Amino acid sequence: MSTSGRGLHGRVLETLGPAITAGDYPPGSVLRTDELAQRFDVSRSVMREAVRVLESMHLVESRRRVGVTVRPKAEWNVYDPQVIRWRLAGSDRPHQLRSLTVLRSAIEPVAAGLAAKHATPEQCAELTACALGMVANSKGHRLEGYLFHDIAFHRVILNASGNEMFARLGDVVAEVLTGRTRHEVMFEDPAPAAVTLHVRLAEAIREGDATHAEELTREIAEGALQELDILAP
Amino acid sequence: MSTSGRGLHGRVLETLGPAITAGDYPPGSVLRTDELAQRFDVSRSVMREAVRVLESMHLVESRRRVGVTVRPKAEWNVYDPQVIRWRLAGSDRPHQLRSLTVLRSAIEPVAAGLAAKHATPEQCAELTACALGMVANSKGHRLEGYLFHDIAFHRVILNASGNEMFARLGDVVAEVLTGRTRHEVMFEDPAPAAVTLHVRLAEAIREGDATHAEELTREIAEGALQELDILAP
DNA sequence: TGATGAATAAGTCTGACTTTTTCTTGGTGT
DNA sequence: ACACCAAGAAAAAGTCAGACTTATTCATCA
Repeated sequence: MSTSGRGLHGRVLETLGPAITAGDYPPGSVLRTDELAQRFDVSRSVMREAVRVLESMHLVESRRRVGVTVRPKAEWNVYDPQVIRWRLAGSDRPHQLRSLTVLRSAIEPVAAGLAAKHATPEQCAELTACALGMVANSKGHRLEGYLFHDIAFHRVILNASGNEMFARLGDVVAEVLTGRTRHEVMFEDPAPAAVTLHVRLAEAIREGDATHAEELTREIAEGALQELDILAP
Repeated sequence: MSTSGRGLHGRVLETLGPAITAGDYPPGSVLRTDELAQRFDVSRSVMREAVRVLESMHLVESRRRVGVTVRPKAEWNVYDPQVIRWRLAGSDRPHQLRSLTVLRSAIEPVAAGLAAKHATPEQCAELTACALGMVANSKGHRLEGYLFHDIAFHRVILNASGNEMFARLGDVVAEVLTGRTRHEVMFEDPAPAAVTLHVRLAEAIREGDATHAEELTREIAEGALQELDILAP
């Protein structure tokens, strides 16, 4: 579950964060700490802590005698998992999903190529198990089971790449896949072609074939992008 | 300069953040807010705000009756620009620089391909101007001038990609390029081949040739990676 | 073994005070 | 009458200290 909700300041963030990322307060809007503290019925110290967190995400800027001003979207720390969750929960979810999928299409092929070189036998085994799980859940509306193995599959590859920047995108990929399955229109079983590609990708990595792994991942990413175009052209 | 230093809590972060990211406190280490407040000679409220920021970066976790525990590196928000700066300033700078360069090698080719499709005439003009500036500063130890145009060049491409996730990596690229020029061994003029590639890349984007732009960027990235291998094989 | 209670450190609240920045006001000079 | 600058007032964040609350852990005892 989300890291928030722990402590009063976390509960404030749970409503203030989504409100800001949703654009309820246009850039340049000025909030006052005291007023916010009253509105959320918390002490100033708690509200100050919440503001500090928002500030560290570059969502707002706190200046003396002025107040807490909302920063333009272009300055937000959009890689912050918390910010990503807030935005995915908001109204520009489709736009956000597209941005993230494009990001995936850039990262994952390279990560898969590296994984083919660096994956340990254990990681290869887990990858094959995940692919097997995807196959087993690919028919008969077993979307939850499919999703579970799909997430695990991509996470193993990102971790096996040996690059910590790639590895930390595992959560993002999980959010994207979950969002696609649960919130978007996805009543049908996954495309058989996608399932096959995952199986073949697991093979390629196990065999250490980097260029093939990269190519297969590009095809998977291409499919994900086309899926978005079908939903919102 | 950095966004920190504003306020007492910022000054605390300026020394506590680098200390944690440098690994001075191994994962699982327990800090106590009161003790830290004493050590930094600030009030508890200020220290609490600092801890909240560290917590939002997933560097630490604060739990009742236990204290503030340092999280394992694998959980840090490594995309937070502040965390990136702290780590680049620390001792694992080479490792960090390599991770980020690999990230660049994945992102920038795709970004360049998108830029070829979406760049506005103004962006194309600026890109050409940047390439020109690079050429003009490519000989005679004018490294600062070269760096300036190099950063601007890559930033324009990332912005022109039209993807906000890519666009926000402009600062990261700037840090990497700055680090390479200033802190690594780089007394010589840039490789002529690299300069030529940038000029051709600007042309390709202006002409809307996505696949060519992507290919040229891959070559540039390849050069950057080889440069790292030469420095630390 | 499992429940009870004490110890502990974070969490919360309040109120007073300080500091920085901005706006206003008033005076000066042309 | 107008531009301009300096002094002061006002506003909001920033800081601090102290008292109190609460959840969690650990030790003790039935």
